[in-house]
Amino acid sequence: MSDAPRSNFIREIVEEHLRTGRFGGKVVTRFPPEPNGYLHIGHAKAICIDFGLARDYGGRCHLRFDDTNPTKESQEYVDAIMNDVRWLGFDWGEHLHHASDYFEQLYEWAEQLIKSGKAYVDDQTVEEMRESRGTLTEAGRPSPHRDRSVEENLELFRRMRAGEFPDGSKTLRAKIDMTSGNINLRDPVMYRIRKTPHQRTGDAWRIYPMYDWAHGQSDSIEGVTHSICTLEYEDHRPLYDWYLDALGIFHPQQIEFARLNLSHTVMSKRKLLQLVEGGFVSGWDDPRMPTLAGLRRRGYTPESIRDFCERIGVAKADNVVELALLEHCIREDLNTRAQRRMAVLRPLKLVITNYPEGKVEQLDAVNNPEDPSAGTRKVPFGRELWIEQDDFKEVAPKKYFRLTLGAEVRLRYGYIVKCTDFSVGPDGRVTEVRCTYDPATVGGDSGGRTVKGTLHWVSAAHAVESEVRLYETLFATPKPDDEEDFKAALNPNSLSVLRGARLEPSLKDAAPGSRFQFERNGYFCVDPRDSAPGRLVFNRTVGLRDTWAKIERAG
RNA sequence: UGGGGCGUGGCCAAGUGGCAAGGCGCGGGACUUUGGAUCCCGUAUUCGGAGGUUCGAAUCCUCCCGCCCCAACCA
Repeated sequence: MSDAPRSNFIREIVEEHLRTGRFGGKVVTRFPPEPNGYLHIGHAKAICIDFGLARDYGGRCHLRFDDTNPTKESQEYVDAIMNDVRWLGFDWGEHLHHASDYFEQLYEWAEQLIKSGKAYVDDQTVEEMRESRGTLTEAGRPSPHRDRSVEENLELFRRMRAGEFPDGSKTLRAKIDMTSGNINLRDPVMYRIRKTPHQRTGDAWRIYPMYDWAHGQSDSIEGVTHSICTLEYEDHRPLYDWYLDALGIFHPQQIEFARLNLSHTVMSKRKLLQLVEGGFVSGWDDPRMPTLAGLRRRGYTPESIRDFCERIGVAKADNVVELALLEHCIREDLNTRAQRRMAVLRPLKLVITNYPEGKVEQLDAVNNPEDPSAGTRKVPFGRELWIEQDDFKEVAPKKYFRLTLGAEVRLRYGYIVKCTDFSVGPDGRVTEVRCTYDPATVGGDSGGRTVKGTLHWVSAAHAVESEVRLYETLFATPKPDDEEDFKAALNPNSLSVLRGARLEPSLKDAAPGSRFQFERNGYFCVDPRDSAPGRLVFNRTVGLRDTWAKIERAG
């Protein structure tokens, strides 16, 4: 794993502030999710930046829910988000906040702006407002209600709060500049009427603040010094600054960075929601999803995700990080931590014809060659074994080191066997392979000869059956966002379910969520949702690097 | 054609006037009872392009090209 956090342009800005004393030497950040969906790995990048800044500069980071739109938000999402942030390894301490905590203060400040002539109540419909806002190249025109008196605005705004007007009939707008090239400054809406109960404030409010009006002021109230957000908010910074200046309150610094895009997946909550609601995946925690819940269920560790976030860097250029980097991070982490086991995914019977019937040996197997302290375990060996279908071929391709008629291979921790015969079923598929073993080669010792292939195996008499789920990328193309309809790029082979896998008996009571390396097959995790005692289900987190596959592909 | 950003190898990304870090990937080799891991070696005469300033430019200036974001009572 990488060492100390690398510097980046945000850290340079913070360090400069620390040097000049801009915020009195303090660093306060916040992670501000809207509870309208699950967190994904793009959020993990933001979380690592926000909490990492606080950690490394002796500050603190708040978790603040941006809950200003009750029509899209829910408690389920709030709970999931808190769970995911904690799982990733971060702690907001006492600082769990909600924009809704500040609704009353925000309301008071809105009246203050009305009184100073900087906000007014507008009666225009959505369509009228859109029409008068102008376009990218044409200036907007003032609303006919832009010059109402302070008294009238105040009275109307109080009646909006009191619920006297129907949804959508009025808004409170900041009076800024309808001709600005920055459309955010063309009298942005501050409040809209929504007679929708809020998950935290119930029916206390009929008007709800817009993001721009709530966000900066919430930062200010909390004493946030550095408000880190993504690039699309760059145009909002002048408005962020305008509100704070108009109110004359503590003024944090907003800094924007480029959001993470990952190849072969989508990252927008809108699209992820479509996948969930359309039944294209089994839920927000489907192991194919880029959500933290999905990655966790897939077997990813929080450490590997943090390492990934560290390696991708922080900059302002649009980017699409290759999935291969994420996979590298989890392999590297699990290589040193996951215990090794033998599991045969697609079983083929192997019979050792000169091995005594009924004999069982308990062989010693190393739990983790990367970690001697992980010790060893016993694995039963017998006359009939399961091996991988791919490990036998009637006609061996070039450089194929596995079993074929007359060839010798080593059975991991066992003996060297030589293929003498095999049977083929009516469909032409190999149904059984027969070998003889050399009793002098216990423990896999090659006894001086050159044996290039080593196969994993499971004793047929002791095998535990399991379901194993293998995954490919959710999308068949690297950039599904570039597609007309991103769903058309979905990979039909993203999930394969193998029902007859055979595991070595030590796996029988594997705990939900526990991770192993199935030798030569990859890293696997006991599915925390679908696995049950007596009915094991494993998810493949990621395969091992496979140089044989490359050789095959090259032909 | 308004405003705001961004362009360094296949993908990220350092670099802040002194002669192109690093990671992933890819290719080759060593080693190996996981075709895993580990270890070596290689992989941008060039920084979107063209001019200019300078002894010297990815870094400064000018012009041009390309890409992204903004016209929700979403965040």
